[in-house]
This record gives sequence, structure tokens and C-alpha cells, in this order.
Amino acid sequence: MYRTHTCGELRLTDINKEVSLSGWVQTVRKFGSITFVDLRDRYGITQLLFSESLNTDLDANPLGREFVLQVTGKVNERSSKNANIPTGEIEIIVTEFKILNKSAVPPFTIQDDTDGGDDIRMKYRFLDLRRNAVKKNLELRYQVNRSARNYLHENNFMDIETPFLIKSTPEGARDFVVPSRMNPGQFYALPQSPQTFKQLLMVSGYDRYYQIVKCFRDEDLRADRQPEFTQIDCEMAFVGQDDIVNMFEGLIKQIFKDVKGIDYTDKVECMTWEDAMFTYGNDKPDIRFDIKLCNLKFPSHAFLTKENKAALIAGDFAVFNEAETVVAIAVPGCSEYSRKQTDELTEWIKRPQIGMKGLVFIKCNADGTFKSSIDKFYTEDKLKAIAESANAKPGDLILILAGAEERTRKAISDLRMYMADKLGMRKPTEFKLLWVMDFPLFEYDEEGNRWVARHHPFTSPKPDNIDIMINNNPVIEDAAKYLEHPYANIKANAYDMVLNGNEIGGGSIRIYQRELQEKMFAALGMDAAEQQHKFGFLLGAFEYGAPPHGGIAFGFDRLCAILGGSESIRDFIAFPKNNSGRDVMLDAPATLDAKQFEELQIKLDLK
RNA sequence: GGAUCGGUAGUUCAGUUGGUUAGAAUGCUGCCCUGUCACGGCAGAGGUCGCGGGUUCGAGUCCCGUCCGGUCCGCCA
Repeated sequence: MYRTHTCGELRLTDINKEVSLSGWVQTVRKFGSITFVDLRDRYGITQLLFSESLNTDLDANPLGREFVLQVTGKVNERSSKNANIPTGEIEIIVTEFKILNKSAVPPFTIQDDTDGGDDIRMKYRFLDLRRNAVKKNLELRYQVNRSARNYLHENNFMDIETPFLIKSTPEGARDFVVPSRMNPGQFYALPQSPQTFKQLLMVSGYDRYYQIVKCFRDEDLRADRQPEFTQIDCEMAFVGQDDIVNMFEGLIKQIFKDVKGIDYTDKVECMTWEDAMFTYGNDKPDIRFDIKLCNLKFPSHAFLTKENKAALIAGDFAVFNEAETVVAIAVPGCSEYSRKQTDELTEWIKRPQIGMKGLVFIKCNADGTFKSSIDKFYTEDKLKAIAESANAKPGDLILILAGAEERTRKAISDLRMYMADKLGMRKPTEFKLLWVMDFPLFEYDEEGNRWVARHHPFTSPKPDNIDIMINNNPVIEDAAKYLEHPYANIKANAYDMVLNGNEIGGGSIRIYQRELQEKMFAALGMDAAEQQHKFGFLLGAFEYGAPPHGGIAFGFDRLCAILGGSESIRDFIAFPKNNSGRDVMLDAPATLDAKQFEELQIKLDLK
């Protein structure tokens, strides 16, 4: 028997018990005739005592870091205790030990505060995974998984597996492809999501489906994006938007409760996409802090129903006069910013990633006066009017950006987040959920001068927008005026769930009638033959009693990362890929043997 | 596809306006130490300064190219 206990469970109440432990040597501390060894396993660390006076035969000298050790001994109360670890009041007086395996000196220290950088830790990920910090993340991931499964099970959802080897349908993201040996020259694609399968399952009558499932997208990566990632993929039949919202708000709240011990009892806020864009410049706003955009000027087509405040900034300032959009935020308590600090902000918004040309600021002094970088063009009264409109209080710093609508809106949103981070307004322990609804159904693709589905082509339009779709030709006559095309105003029956400024899930009520689905495909530029070739199976299925249905998919890795208080999802994946899609441990991807190419009848023609 | 930061000891990093033998911490090895838990003390080993080319009397340092890694933009229905 390798062990009677784990390294995390022995306490004072176990004193004098004969026990056996197995684990890895964390550290060896020698003091002449006695030696302490910290033995580690998944459950904790227990101190071993090798003492020449108590047991002359024992020689702890050969022991090195990460040796695999099995010991037998007696549980002893320590003469000096360690309050930092749960087993800190006891130690094992070793009577027998066996080195089960030696270890090379690890390339980095396997401790909470390791000396290893990302690169080396990824190369030796199997060692990195021994560390508490990583282990805690994987444990959290497992808790989220269990909580989700429990909740979905309790609500009658059925876990059904769907295939990984499917057909490539180059809409949206690039597919990973797999050559078929038995069908030379033909390729499977790995699913970007089980979307069509779960819809077919609805047609089949499995009215509540879920799967915690790998998805694959061959696109460039980020800290929060991996080529293979995991979704909590769900679909329900006979539901409308409200049903989905209630069900999956419940799911996330349950996860909060199970994993974080948080009772999220508040009603989850809900806003339209237009409001999110208008108020935050972003379709996934972080609403934990109360900085909202003051839209001074914006193009007439952008937010048709909103009030334009352009009169406030009418004057001699050419930058504002010429800009399509002028938008401001009032940052609390920053009116005393020095020249150096405002310069630093200007540099920040000028970086190529943000790409703005300049930053206008108005300091709202505590005494009620104003000092701005545009004093030359605006009287104190005018500045005051702008400040009032921006909801600025004395002591605030108003930051104003001007430029082309899309870029400026994104920039002010980035600046809003940047300032909030700077001022510590994004507390990692605070969680705030938000539904964003009524996204545009279509997005304009400049390159192809055509419409593309913003969510995906199975998303239904809002019921009262269906007529717009049926009665209008999707062809865009004048690319410059695409925003005036009726399709630009069609809203989708789609919803995203946002947590602290991150999209953690998104879904929609689907199209379930063949005619509308065909119209949708046609709007995306697919003729009847192409529709039949790519999605004939789905169109066919819709003819055999497809129920109304809808669903949602959560980004499992990202959700775990946020709950764990981290920006990077890599820390929550046991064996992640790097920025270039490489597994640096396996050194994958790699080339194939000549024999494999031959069997696949594939010849490389690398450029 | 683009921008940007980085690559120096096993590891994490420092290295000035180009100038003698490239440093620190930690890890590693040996010796000493009976209560440590970031143990302590003494001694020691350890370097293709990512790679290739150039400028120079002289390059870790400057220039060009390239490879690798991080972050971001594009992209990610």
C-alpha cells in the first residue's frame, strides 16, 4: 500500500498514528543530525522529520527536489508549529522510506511564487500543473463544470454528444480541416460550434439539450482566445427570449453560488445594443462603474432616436466642427491631473491600437471654474454647459475625443475602461451581469459589399422586422450609403450575457421555418444551389415539424478565468496553446511522415 | 497581414555615452549546523549575451535581416 493518508489531511487528532504517505519532495532542510522534508501531493504538504537520534539507519541525503517518495512513520506534534498550512501542527517521524522515483532538477521552482516565466512553464506544463496556483484554477474550472451540469440536469437538460468530424461551411470563422484517408482529396472540418446539430436535436424532439464541448476556430489568438476552446452549449425548444433569459440567468447565478459563494439575487440588468453603444460605446460594457458617454455629436444614421447635442460645441474649433462624432466622459476626481498626466493620456490615445489624433480635456475645478485645452474656442459658460451635459461634478476631469464615428466610439470606450482600471474602479471581487439585446441582424462587409450575419445565419429577426426582410432586396446599390439600406435596421432576436465587461455568452432565438431560413441565406449572398449544398440537411429538417427553438452558448474557459480573477484563459486550461497556436510542450503542429502524406494522397506545395 | 515590447548563467533579471576578466538574486554542488518551514553560515561550479550579416581599432550595447516569445489592431458568424 502506497499510502494510508494524503499529504493534506493529518491533524493533531491523528497523533501517534502509524501512517504511510506518498508524494513529491518540495524542499529539504538539513540541520546536521535532523532533516526536514516537505512532502507534497495534490491535497497539501506534510512535514517529514528524519532524525538520526530516533532512527540511525535513515539517510535523507540522497533526496532531491521533486523526488517521488513513499514514507512510513508516526504522526508527531511539532515542537514549533506552522500556522500557515493546515497540517502545520504535526509532522511525521519517518521510520521507513522508499524513493519511488528520482527527479532531475526542475527548470523552475515548483512553488506558489515560482521563478519561472510563461515560456518555460508552458514547455514544462506538467511541472507547472503541480503548482498550487495552477491547480487552484483547474479545481475552479471543475467546480464550474459540476455546477453547470447539476443545474442543467435539474432542469431536464440532456447531454448529447455531437460529432467533431463534420463539413466545412466557410461562413464566419476559418475552419480547422482534417483530411480523409478513405475519401482522398476530401476533408472534414472541426466544428466551430455544434450549432446545426443542436438545432436538429430540437427538430428531433430533445427539447432541452446541453453539452460542455470543445469548439475549434482557426483564427489569430489573444490572451482570452484559443484555437480550441470549450463552450457550455445549450438549446431549448418551445421558448422565447424571456424563457432563455430566465433559464440561463439562473445557470450563471447558480454557478456564482456554488463556486464563489455569492448570492446574486439582483435582477440582471438588460439593455438594447443601441443603448449599450450609445451609452458606453461598446456592446459589452462593464457597468460596475458609473461613467457614461456624453454624446455631443454623432452622425444622424447611427442612433436615430437619440438626441444630438451638437449645438453645445458649435463654434470655432475646427476639430469639433469637422468631426463626425464628438464624445466625452467625465472621470471622477481627476481635475488636478498635471500636464505630465494629461500628456500621458494623450500619448495613450495616440497609440496605433487606439489611433486617435488628440485628446481634449476640461478640468472641472473644485471652486466651480473650468480650465480646458480649448479655452481659446469656448467661453467659461460654454464649458459649463458641456460639463453639465456630461454630468461632471467639481473635481472631475472631462475627456473628449473627436473623429470618425466607429473609431471614436471604440476609442472613448477603451479610454473609459483604461481610466476605470487606473482608478481601481474595476474591482476583481465585484461581479455584475448584464444582458445586451436586440443586436443588428446584419453587418456590412466592405470587402464583399454584402451583408454578413452578425451573430450567425440561423438567428431570427425580431418578429416585427421579418417583413422588412421579406419585402426588401438585400442588394446594396450604393456602398457608401449602406446604413440607409433597410437591412441595416433589422434587429435580431439575439442576446449576449456580459460579465464585468466580458462577453461570457451569446445566443438567439433561431429561424425554424424553411422559407425564412432560405431568405436569410439569400440575404447573405447564397443562391439556391449553394444553400442546398451547404445547408440542405437543415432546410430539409425544417420541413418535418421543426419546433420554435433558441439557445445560448457560454465561453467556458473565459467564464472560469473571470471567476478566477484572471485576464488570461490559458491559466485555466490544463494544456493550452501559445499565441501562435503552438503547443510548445508537444511542439505541435508538426509535419507528417512521408508515409502519412502518401496514404492521404497529399503533396505539399509550400510557398 | 500590421503595430509594439522583449530574448544575457538552470531560472528571474541588471548591464551607463560602444572600451579591461559580463554581474545580482535564486537554483545547483560540497562542507558545517538538533526545530526549520523563503532556515542559516562558508566555499564552489555555472555564459555561443537567440541566430546571421554589417559598421568600428573594439559590439551584450549601434545598423540590417531573421527566428522565438508576450501584448494589441485586423480577424474571431
